[in-house]
Amino acid sequence: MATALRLLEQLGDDEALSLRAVAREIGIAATSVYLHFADRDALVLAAMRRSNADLVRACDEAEAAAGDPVGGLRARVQVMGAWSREHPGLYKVLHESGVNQRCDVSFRMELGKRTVEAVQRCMDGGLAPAGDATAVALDLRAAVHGAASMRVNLPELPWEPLEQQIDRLLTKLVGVRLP
Amino acid sequence: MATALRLLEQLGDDEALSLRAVAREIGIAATSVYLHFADRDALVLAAMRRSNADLVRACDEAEAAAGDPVGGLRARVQVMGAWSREHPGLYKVLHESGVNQRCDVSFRMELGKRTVEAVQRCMDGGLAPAGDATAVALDLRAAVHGAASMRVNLPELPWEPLEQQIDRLLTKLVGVRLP
DNA sequence: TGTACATCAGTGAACGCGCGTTCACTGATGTAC
DNA sequence: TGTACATCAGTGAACGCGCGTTCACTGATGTAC
Repeated sequence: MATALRLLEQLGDDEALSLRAVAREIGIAATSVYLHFADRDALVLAAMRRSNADLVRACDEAEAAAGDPVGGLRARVQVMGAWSREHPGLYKVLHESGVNQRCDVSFRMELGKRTVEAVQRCMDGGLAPAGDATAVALDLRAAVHGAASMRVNLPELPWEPLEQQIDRLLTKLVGVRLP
Repeated sequence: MATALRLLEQLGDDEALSLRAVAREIGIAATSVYLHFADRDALVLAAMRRSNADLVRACDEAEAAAGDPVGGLRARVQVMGAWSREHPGLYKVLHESGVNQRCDVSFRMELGKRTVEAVQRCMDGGLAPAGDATAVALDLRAAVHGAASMRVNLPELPWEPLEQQIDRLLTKLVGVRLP
């Protein structure tokens, strides 16, 4: 499992992960993988679930650690950005891989839901212009994902620091004031 | 070439395109592909260049057809969105495939450059708040790409119409007024 | 006009490779009497 | 305590597959004399 995550991170593409490579890396027979997973897709899906759960937890913790709604939303979104920088391969697998079409990835909706809630809290607290929190959160998610995706896919280009761009997007799209 | 484009569109992943599949589809021997392309990567890269050139031209034409700078910017960005909807597979190959890391894809920067110029024209005409056109265009590109990417990768979700979201992003990120 | 030769797009067999998955198996550990 | 048996994680050989690429070839078309 840990090995699968490491290989997926290196490969950045679920199709490229071979069950045999995982077994080889661990030092067990290829067939032994079947003791724990039904087939290759099950292994990949389990790895994605784990990645996603880790990311969701990291976002929640960061938001909880911040004092106010704006700081919380900002922390949440910045953690997503940082995660994409630290795990570009897993980011690609989670957001861009073909498994999304083939399998049920409904567990991925959790993160989006919590972003809407965080935006709603800012609006409720009068810290952001009232509006459709769902639409605003969607814009924010799209923009942050796009910014992260461009950096992940063309890492050698001289990009502006992601944190800086995310802060600007928070200001423009949500209308919050950052310290 | 046309066949390669069609298969890439279907597959949505450059790694999945096999030279043999292209040949099989056309009805020629696999080895005949080598008469036109040095190897598999050359074929994929040629297809990407063609796709990108088509997209750039479509954007330019749409911008030219609009009368004013704001309409031009909007047309340009909306064409990008429409293209991602019409060619989701090619969109993925162009923006998210592993070729971006392995090969020179500098031809892709053209589109970004022209977006900056379109934003600059809006600012110069007093139709958008003056500012750093490069940063504004980057935000816009990131947001539009993110919005398109989410739809391409999770097509079965009940998304808001892309045109609508793009218009909102134009308003919020560039500060233009749409009719 | 006829003949010999050059060119060159396209072919089919063959190579070695890594893959997912199956199958009957081994061999250590636990358990019932 | 000793013996027979059950359990079960893990194994290694084998299957058929599609792949990229190589190689010597074919056979039609063009060209020089």
